[in-house]
Amino acid sequence: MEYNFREIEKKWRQRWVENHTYQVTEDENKKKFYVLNMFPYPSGAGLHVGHPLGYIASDIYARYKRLQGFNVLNPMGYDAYGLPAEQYAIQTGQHPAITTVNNINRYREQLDKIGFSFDWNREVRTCEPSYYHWTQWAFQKMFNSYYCNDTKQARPISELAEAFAQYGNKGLNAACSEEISFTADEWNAMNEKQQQETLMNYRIAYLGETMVNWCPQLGTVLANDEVVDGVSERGGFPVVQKKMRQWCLRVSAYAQRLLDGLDTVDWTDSLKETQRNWIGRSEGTEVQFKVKDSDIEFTIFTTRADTMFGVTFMVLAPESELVSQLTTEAQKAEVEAYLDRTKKRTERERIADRRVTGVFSGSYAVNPFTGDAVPVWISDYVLAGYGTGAIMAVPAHDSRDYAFAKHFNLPIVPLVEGCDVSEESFDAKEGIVCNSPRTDATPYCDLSLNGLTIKEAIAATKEYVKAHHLGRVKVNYRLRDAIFSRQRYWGEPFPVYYKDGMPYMIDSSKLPLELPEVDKFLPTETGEPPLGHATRWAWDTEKGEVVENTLIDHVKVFPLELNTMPGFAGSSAYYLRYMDPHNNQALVSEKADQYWQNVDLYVGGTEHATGHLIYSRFWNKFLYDLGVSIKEEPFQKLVNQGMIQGRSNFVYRIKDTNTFVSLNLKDQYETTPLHVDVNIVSNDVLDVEAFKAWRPEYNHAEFILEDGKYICGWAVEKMSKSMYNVVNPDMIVEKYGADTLRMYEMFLGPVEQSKPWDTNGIDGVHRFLKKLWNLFYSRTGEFLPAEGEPTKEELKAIHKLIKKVTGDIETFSYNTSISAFMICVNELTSLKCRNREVLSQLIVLLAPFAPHLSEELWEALGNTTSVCDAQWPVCNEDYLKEDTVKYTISFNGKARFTMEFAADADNDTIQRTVMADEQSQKWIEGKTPKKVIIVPKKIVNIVL
RNA sequence: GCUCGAAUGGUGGAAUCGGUAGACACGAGGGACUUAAAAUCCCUUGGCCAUUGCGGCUGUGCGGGUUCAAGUCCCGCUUCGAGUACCA
Repeated sequence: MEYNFREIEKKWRQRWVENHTYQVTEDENKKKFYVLNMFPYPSGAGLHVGHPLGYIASDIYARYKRLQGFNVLNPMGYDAYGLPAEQYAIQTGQHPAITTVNNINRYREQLDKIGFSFDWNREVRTCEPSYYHWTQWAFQKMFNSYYCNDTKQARPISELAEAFAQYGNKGLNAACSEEISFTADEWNAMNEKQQQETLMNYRIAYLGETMVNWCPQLGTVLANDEVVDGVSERGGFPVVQKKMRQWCLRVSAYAQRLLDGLDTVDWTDSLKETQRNWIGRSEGTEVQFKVKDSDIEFTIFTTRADTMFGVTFMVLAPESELVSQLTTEAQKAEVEAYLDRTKKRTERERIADRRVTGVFSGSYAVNPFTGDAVPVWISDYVLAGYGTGAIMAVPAHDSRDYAFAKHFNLPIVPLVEGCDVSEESFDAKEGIVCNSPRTDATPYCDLSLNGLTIKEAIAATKEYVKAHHLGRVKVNYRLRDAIFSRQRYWGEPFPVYYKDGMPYMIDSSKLPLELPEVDKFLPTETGEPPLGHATRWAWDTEKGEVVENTLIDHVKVFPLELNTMPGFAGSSAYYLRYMDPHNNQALVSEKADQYWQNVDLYVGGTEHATGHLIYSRFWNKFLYDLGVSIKEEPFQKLVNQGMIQGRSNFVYRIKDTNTFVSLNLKDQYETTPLHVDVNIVSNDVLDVEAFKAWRPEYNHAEFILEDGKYICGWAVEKMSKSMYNVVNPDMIVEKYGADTLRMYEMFLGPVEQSKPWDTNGIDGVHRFLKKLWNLFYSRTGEFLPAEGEPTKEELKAIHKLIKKVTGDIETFSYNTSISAFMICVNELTSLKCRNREVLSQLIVLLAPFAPHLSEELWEALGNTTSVCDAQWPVCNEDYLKEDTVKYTISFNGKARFTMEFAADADNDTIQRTVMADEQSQKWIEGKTPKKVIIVPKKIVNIVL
């Protein structure tokens, strides 16, 4: 009887639905295990074979854990808000909700064919009001919180307002946008708007005037991780810097906790490293500089406090507020011209063109260590957003300052013994400090760093700065606050209305605030976001509902926020929602949260390292502070699946003809390579008839063959329609079955590794499943397994497999377990194994990899329950014991022959036997061995 | 530039603590069965030499080193990939 995968898979897909096989509920008697994939954005193109890779890997793990007796949560859902659906809506007028649902349905259809153990009862879609209710809720909580640096957690903003009324903000240690100070009297004298403005400085979700990445073509702002090389990640449009009032999330307040948390999770070192770099902690010193002949003081940040004596000029960022204060009358025209020029440059131009530019402000700053007055310059190599937006320049020991000094002919003072700064700066942090102060200078302060190492000098300077109140020790982070407004339609609306120019939250009991209908998805004529087209987008505070815009009276009815939230809003806490997806009272119930805790295994691509994986860790930490999430880190173990690239095929057309020449003959002609659809090529051999039918212009094509075949060339490229290298999982399932697809995707190589899709080897895996089938059914359809005692060889074969597969699944080495299956099935076939017990165990081991086939054979073996509820077998090492062991006998490290010994032979016996052996004597040639090394069960090495 | 990772047959890839390479699969070549094809099964398959001597030499990007023993550890390079990019 043939292995009829089509019938088998169809049958079990139905059974699983009928029996609710994959539905999971909290069960206090079982240990939980939470497996999660990064949920997909349902794009219009559907799934290609690369997408399911991570899903298959995690599904195997989920099924394995279930067989081990765990209560496994393995959910799936859709990140349904996103730019492509909106762009499509703008072009076609089709509502994004409709395209999104169509795409989701197509995804679901494709996913269902692959045999995943997802609990679809728990599906979430970020664009549904019942889901984004909790996105809006979390945002309101962030608005109503501030971050306390003393307790290192988020706290209610109401506490802050109370404290201000009593004490002002003296002694307050809270994360803020701007350091300000006021007394209780000053606070109490403020009107409501002023108080609100002040509180905004501390809120975790705040409205801030910030430089944003503005993308004119997309008509929206973008987060830092959405900008790549100065162009937008989606679409590749130029991005410029623009100052705008935007919603922001105070992610920077959590920088240290985000950093510390990395030590508690089981992620790859490279991913942790990427996040550490992105957070960018740097310990340094802030030092105050006085402006000469003025009361103005300003602060700079440096990590090289040891170089205080080598400062020869100062530099301000063009956007710094100090620029206008420090520019003198004489320099005004020149400075303004420079600011004009830099403003016009986009980020991309600044990156591309690294020429040194700058302008002198006219002012001088006094070095508090030398008393020297040094010129203050303005240049765009200093960033406004990092540190204080002003630096002290030490050209001898910083390459950027060096280039600037050389260009404008400013002095360079070396501070490290023996360093040569005639050609380039000496940036290394190693050496002995000199010239600090210079021996010929009149001492200005009582600090001397001469003779210290750089490390010692930094520490000494820090102490001095602290003791003399010249500044303070400071830790800076590169991580910026996340900009949370998007000028788009297809996103979560903010539950916010505006009164007197200040934002207010709508009552949380009225959530969700649903996305209104609009007739156009483009920005309005006046440049407002698409929600500006909505005619029913005002908030009646009395009724607590959305009303017509015409009713706005700024007394009871107010306009609603026109921006929407960015993509990462909905994806930041979805793993919590899966725990309790139908709850309309809370994001997640305490009970469900207590049970599922956090994600034990998270699978997804590295491309989210600095986006989603930072934001959702932040979001979760905030919810942890509120007591909503009980674990501080959301994803305990993380596995990054590699990308699947395309493997394109080429045909070679002889120039100016309609004749195509096979790969190895093409050099005899002048040819043009052309992409050919990989679906009409098999093992690089072109299906000539299919090719003729592919395109009308090839109907009468001629071919020059080799060995009667047309061989195509190939190359690894991105999988895309234009390269004709997209392989659709549906087609593979149709031709070979889902079980073959699942096993083949895993057999391709390590899950973490990127690799091109290559259908060439799939026959081998399919053949394996057929061989396995033949262990159960004879050609004539007779069912072979029978009762009886397993033989020693059979037990050894199966227990070897149990050991290997169990170990491999734990380390995600699925490719080697599949090899082990192949070996085992070959062994059992040649042993003519018919033992029911052995074959049952084989089926359970196979169940995570090939669920449909396993179910079918499990049922055939007489079981009435699903194989999913079977028990994972345990290896009995006794069966693996060998009677004899083959040792390799080596001389001076060179292997020469093998000898067999009893498994329990001791080293003495082995050594004596080897020495007495005739073959050994031939190699020893009468010499006396210096040493004999015996590696247990492997090698005897004789050193001559 | 900086950080991290990788490099093994014609191809994808094995080799867990340093233990004597190339598992498994594809492809290729040869053979069996068949009128023929498909399917299936068997043999060969890193390179070089010997192959009517059952063997020898060489071999994991390059150059050194440590070790009885190195794909694996150390030092110095080359190439490729990923992340980041004026972060003071």
